[in-house]
Amino acid sequence: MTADEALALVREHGGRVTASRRLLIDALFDGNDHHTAEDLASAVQAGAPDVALSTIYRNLDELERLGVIAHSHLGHGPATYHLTTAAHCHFVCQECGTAVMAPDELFATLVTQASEQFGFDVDIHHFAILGRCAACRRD
Amino acid sequence: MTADEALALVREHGGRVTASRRLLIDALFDGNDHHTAEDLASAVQAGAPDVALSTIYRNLDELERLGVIAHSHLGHGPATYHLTTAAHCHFVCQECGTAVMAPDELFATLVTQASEQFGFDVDIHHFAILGRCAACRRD
DNA sequence: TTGCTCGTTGCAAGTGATTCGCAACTACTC
DNA sequence: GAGTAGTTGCGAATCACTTGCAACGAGCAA
Repeated sequence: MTADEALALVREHGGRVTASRRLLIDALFDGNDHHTAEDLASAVQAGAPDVALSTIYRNLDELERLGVIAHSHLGHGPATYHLTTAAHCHFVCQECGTAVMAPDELFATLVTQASEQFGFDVDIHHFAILGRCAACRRD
Repeated sequence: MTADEALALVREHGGRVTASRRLLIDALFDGNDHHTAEDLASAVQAGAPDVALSTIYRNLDELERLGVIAHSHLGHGPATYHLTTAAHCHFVCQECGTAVMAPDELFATLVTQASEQFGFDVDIHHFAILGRCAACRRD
């Protein structure tokens, strides 16, 4: 999906294309894929200084409802938002805080077994796996 | 571990056995194993109405440092505290919020592969697996 | 039993992340 | 250009904690 397609989707659902929404979507599509609301606010405010944080949150909600983005809770800090097309799970180190991407395949067994044994449909993208990264383990 | 052993451990580390600490430990050992700070505060306050919430948090911190308890973040809400001897992972339903216990074995493959491929030491008890439970999937 | 020391506590204020109410604003449709 | 309804900014509120500080009291020694 591209930024324009996301905007088209917003419009399809009765939403309007406003400056702040366009800037927010641009920020979300900018390459990096772990954005906190605060980061996104800075990016948006670079183009439109008066956009309020509450507008960012409202637009993030809206985009999440439309399925364009999803948010995850990486450890204790603020939530991070990312495009659903770039969804992936994370390993987050509890000591240094770095997030490492984890390939979906790692979770295949877990997903199947959870479904077979508990009827539970795991959403592997909506949370982080905590632990200690290789670097911190060496210390 | 029993409540008395936990108190002994506190004392061994230079800590003191106070009424609020005793009540908190009793509450943690009371059978149920997912307590929020708020729940624990109510339980403690049933025996000593003047105990402040900050005392609860400080004591929870202390007990966590001593390894008696651990806390996890189940989805969006407040953290839940549980005895380390009762540690287990959870499946939390994003629709109805129920937490199902997940046996550690389910994570065996994930833990081994994460360690082999990324040198990442997964702590499976410190977070929840989100998704949809059997009941909500049927609707 | 009393005194002393230092861990602990209650209270109140602070913080970080997010949410809400509301009146003003504006994108889109007609 | 006018009207409708989705959006926005602002400030205040909320939720889950966290912190500063002076008073309190557990445990040890005498």
